[in-house]
Amino acid sequence: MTGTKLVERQSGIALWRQIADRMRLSINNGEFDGTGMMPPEKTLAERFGVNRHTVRSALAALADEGIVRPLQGIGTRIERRDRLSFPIARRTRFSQGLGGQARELDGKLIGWREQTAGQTVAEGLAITPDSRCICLETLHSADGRPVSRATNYFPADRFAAIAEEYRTHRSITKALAASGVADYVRRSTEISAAHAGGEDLADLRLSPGAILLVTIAVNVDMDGVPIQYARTRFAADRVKFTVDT
Amino acid sequence: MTGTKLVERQSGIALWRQIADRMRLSINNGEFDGTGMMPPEKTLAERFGVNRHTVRSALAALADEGIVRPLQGIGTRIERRDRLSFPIARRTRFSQGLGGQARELDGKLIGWREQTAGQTVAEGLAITPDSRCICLETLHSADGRPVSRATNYFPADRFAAIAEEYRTHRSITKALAASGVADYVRRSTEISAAHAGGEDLADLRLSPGAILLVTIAVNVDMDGVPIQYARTRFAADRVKFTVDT
DNA sequence: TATAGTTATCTAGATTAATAGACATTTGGA
DNA sequence: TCCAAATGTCTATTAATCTAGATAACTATA
Repeated sequence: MTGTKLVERQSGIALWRQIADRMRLSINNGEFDGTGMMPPEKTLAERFGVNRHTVRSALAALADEGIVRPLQGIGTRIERRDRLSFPIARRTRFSQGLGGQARELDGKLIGWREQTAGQTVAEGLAITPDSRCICLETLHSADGRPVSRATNYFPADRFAAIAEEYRTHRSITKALAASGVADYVRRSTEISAAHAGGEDLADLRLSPGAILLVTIAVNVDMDGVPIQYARTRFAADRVKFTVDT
Repeated sequence: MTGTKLVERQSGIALWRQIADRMRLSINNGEFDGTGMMPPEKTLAERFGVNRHTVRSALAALADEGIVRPLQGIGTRIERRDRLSFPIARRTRFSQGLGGQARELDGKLIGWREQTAGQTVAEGLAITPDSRCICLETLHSADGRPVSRATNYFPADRFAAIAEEYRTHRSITKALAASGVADYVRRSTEISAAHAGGEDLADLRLSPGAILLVTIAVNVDMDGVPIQYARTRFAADRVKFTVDT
């Protein structure tokens, strides 16, 4: 908080990107809430110790993300500041626990395939590595804005029709219910972070260099049998996790 | 996993840094475990679709972090691949739950001050915003390698000597015990991610652009009274969190 | 010892990022 | 209406990044 070095030169990260990332965080933390406007470009340039053009590049990136909107003659308005809060608990579900935070939640099936489980997934699902499983690639949005992208694995013998169910119901919970799983609980959740890349970048509409929060979760049915292994990538500037113990 | 776009040009992130970040992740995921060596520079350059010099810049950055060591005539050896796993639970403590993962753990007091709580901290500690509290800046290392940096707040009336106790015991748990708190539990943990900057960058010996996992935690004594509000920044490439529910 | 494979170093040029300054355009208010 | 303050656009220059190619130095092995 004190003596904050604002930008690092020759770091391999362009100044405009460092500044854009910092400003996005500031906005999400509500630091400019008084007026709903960004400080003038000239002020920002002085504050970050860079040229005004560099600040403009950063603001252009944020405008591209729809976070700010420049208004000639007036200033730069903040359009959106939000970070959804996801509770992580025994009964974690994507579409719940967001009470009032978003008006609409949606899950979209962007691909699926049947394959052998492989070492890692097999351990999570407590099956043999050569067992067949169904793999669903899903994309989740809040109020039309992509929030996370997940790769879900289900045992093929038990959930042969899971892809079709998900496409219909647009929710894992409902798709599982339609497949005969009335209820389930979260057994374990592992959380890490990484830079976004590849398809995640495009699908989540992130700018390169953005951060992902990655969860690896195992859900079990009420008999304790694993039914779902999921690797979910959240856009870190749009979410936070809360763990109540 | 399929059709992975490897590097993004004109993204504001230098190619060598994107490649360094990807290779660090690969190393930590144990992808080159067979030989303990990186693939030759020529191979990496082809794989990433860049010039060999660009790959060399990335490898130089990793060598600087002590992750790889170039050996002329032989190749580039992987020196270290580790990501500590921190369990997050009701009884979360930094210095425990790492059984066998590191030989030595250490907490260092890098600064402290007395101040008024302020809005956010006051809410966590359930006190009034103008109450006095002690603020400790601490740095935590595993096997001599910095892992996290924390800002800890304690109510001043109850823990006047906490700074001195921490300096002596180098552990929050022991410092609290010396201040009359025999036991305590974690009430809530909030997890988010951000780019590292400022003092965190230097103290955690990170290269700019690195990711932090940020936890905001509240600990309470056995009567349920909040005793500690902590904001901890973990070097994301060195840790992961596990939440068992 | 000879050779193949690897990292180390050097030069040169092209592309991208950042700085500097001037001026145009738009808006709101005195 | 006029002015101050803000964003928009343009040119020019410097610094950082990336590519390209050649060659040296080192290591292990046949």
